[in-house]
Amino acid sequence: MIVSTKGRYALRVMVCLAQQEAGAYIPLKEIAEAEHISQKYLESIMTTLSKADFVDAVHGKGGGYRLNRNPDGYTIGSILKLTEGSLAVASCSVSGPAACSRTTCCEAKPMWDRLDAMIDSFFEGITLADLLKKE
Amino acid sequence: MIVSTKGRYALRVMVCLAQQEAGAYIPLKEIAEAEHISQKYLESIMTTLSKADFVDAVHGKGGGYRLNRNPDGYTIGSILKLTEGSLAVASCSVSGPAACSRTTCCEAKPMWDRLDAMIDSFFEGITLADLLKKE
DNA sequence: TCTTTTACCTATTGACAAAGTAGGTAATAG
DNA sequence: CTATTACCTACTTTGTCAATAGGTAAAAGA
Repeated sequence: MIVSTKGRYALRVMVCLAQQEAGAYIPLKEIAEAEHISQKYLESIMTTLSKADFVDAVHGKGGGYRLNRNPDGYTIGSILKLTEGSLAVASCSVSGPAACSRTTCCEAKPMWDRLDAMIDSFFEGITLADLLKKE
Repeated sequence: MIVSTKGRYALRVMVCLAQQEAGAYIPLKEIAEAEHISQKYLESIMTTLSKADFVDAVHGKGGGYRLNRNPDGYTIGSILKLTEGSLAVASCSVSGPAACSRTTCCEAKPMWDRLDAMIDSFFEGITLADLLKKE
């Protein structure tokens, strides 16, 4: 499983926002109910999206969240990378403490790298607008 | 992360066996040491490979494991599917209890399906022999 | 100014699977 | 008969994901 609930929720929320009246702010509560997502859990996701400037957020009555670009301004890759952290297929590809110790001599490494590149360009080649089109 | 330690270990073991003298039986202990994998953990993986008839296993002195086909007779996909169970990218694609409840109305479902198909054909298009070639 | 509505922040919990461990039994060769 | 090997069942540890709990800060409206 490369994409967890968090990433999939984020994607659904972005789709949901894209389907709203342009410019309108939608409160979190409303999104959570429409998408059947735990309100509290969704909070953390929305905060992530907001901090990365994927959405505008305003406090108080009449506030909520809204997209701040056209749907074709968001690639699926950008949304998933933000919420998932990484889309690496195998830890072989990761750097840092979780990195595999055998990267230099591993016969499979080039394969993992090729697949990672393939998946990346797959997700970067699709925008939110594309998702809305296909029913 | 789509591929866990188990699947990656299995792959490394298969590569390791492919590099041995043809027909020779290699004891688990030897494989574990060469690959720096926990002996006990590797046991469960080898049993899986053996039951699925990916390798021959003989008990007793002089026994161990060996491949029972040429390296080009194993696709990477077959090895990973065996040890990982599934290579689904998102639980959206899975059936059974873990299945997503919104498959029928989810805007992203076609995307997940396309990616799953892409990954599947990627792994099915590579054999163990291919991994040995590229250094 | 006060109250309501909203986003935002800092923990903590619970569930689950993955990774690894432990200690046995059965088969085979010498 | 013994050493060596695969095979089996169960347990423990670990870590992350998903969700929960209980607050604070900002904005709007009465």
